[in-house]
Amino acid sequence: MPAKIVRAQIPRAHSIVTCQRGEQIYAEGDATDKCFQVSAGAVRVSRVFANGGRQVVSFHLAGEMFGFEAGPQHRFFAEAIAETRMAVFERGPVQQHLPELLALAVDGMERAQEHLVVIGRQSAIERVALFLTDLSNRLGGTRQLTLAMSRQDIADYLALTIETVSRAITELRERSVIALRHARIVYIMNPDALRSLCGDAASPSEPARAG
Amino acid sequence: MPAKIVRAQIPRAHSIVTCQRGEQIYAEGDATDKCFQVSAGAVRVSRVFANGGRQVVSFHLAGEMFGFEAGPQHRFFAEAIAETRMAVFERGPVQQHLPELLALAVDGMERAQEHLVVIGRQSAIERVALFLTDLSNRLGGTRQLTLAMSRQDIADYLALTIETVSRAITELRERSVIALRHARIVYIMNPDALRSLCGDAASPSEPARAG
DNA sequence: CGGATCATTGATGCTGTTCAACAGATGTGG
DNA sequence: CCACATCTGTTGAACAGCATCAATGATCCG
Repeated sequence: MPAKIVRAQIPRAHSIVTCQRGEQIYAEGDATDKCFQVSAGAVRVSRVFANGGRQVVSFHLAGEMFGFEAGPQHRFFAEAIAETRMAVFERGPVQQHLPELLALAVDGMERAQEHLVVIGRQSAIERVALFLTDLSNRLGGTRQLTLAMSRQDIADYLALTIETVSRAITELRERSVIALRHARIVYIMNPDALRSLCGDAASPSEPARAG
Repeated sequence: MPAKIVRAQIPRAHSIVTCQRGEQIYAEGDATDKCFQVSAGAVRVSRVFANGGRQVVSFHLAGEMFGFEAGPQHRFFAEAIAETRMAVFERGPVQQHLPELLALAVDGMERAQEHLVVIGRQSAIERVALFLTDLSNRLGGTRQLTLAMSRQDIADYLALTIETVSRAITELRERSVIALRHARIVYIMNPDALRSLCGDAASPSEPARAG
């Protein structure tokens, strides 16, 4: 998974907003008139199905942009999964910054394609190992991760069930690859072992990006 | 799945090339100095793993563009799966057409995200039904589909095995939803039934786009 | 402390994979 | 034109991994 998520500096942030944990940022069908940059907290972008199921398409952490879509209406939901502060960019002014928009779209495409490969071809434990590795990279390479998201969020992101995620984490713990100070605080004891558990799909083209 | 695949007319096609069935168009690691528009035939974009596994990210039919990627090197393989004629666009000149590139990137992102949802949340028969529906739409809504791709290609696209794809097709046939004149020639006998088999993930936000 | 939410663990079953054999189509040479 | 080889697709049986159902444990917050 690419650690890079576009952090382009688009000028003219119109405002800064703060969302509480669980608060909706936009809904499916809402106008795509803004995009956002997280300054603190974390955001979940997902689709919800009639039967209650959910597919999380992406998480966005501090520094990362999201909310850019092609059509006039959003095709996904975005919610804060922790108390989150964001810069808001109005679409009108932003459209004069085509190169930045292009970078955003391309990054979104690449991440979706990598995620596709993971969900299509990796086992449960590989997905979880990859998830933790990616998160560690995006947090700047820390070995201690504080998960902003619940097990249910992780499950919906990795296309698994909450129980399977839990069992995978337990197995990583039993193998001493990670340790849990808390259900939401993961310490990566053996980064090499974790990486080797990620399997083939971990960006074979990329030379083990340092994070 | 969105039927729309960008067919933007970018001027200055530098050349027209023809590829034989099975011929490689670009490889992982190749320079991303061109992009392509299929004029006849079909193209498969995929990633190949060390263990021989493969994930097909997209197919591209007549009129559709592909090959646009962010970095300097391709992250996937592109191959012709039938005799294919394509217009080639050099990257340099094309970069003056930012709006068109943006449309390409956004379309790629959306398709990858929709594909993600399908692979993450749909059963085998739902995936196959959706695949056939999407293909029919992209071919202009024909009820008779000539599949350019093999069962293996379909399996790698839908993240299933060839056997499971075969069984799903057999079941659709036994339910009289489709008929096979030939393994590669599918006739959609009951489009409504086929659509209803696609399940939730079939673009809930889109009002059943006609194709 | 007590209730609610979140996470872990266990037992069982289903879906899709794997391994294996067969069938149909395509192509080649005698 | 038919025998033979090859490639592609279908079908069957057994298995594995993950989901499901159910219960227990941990954490948070009043």
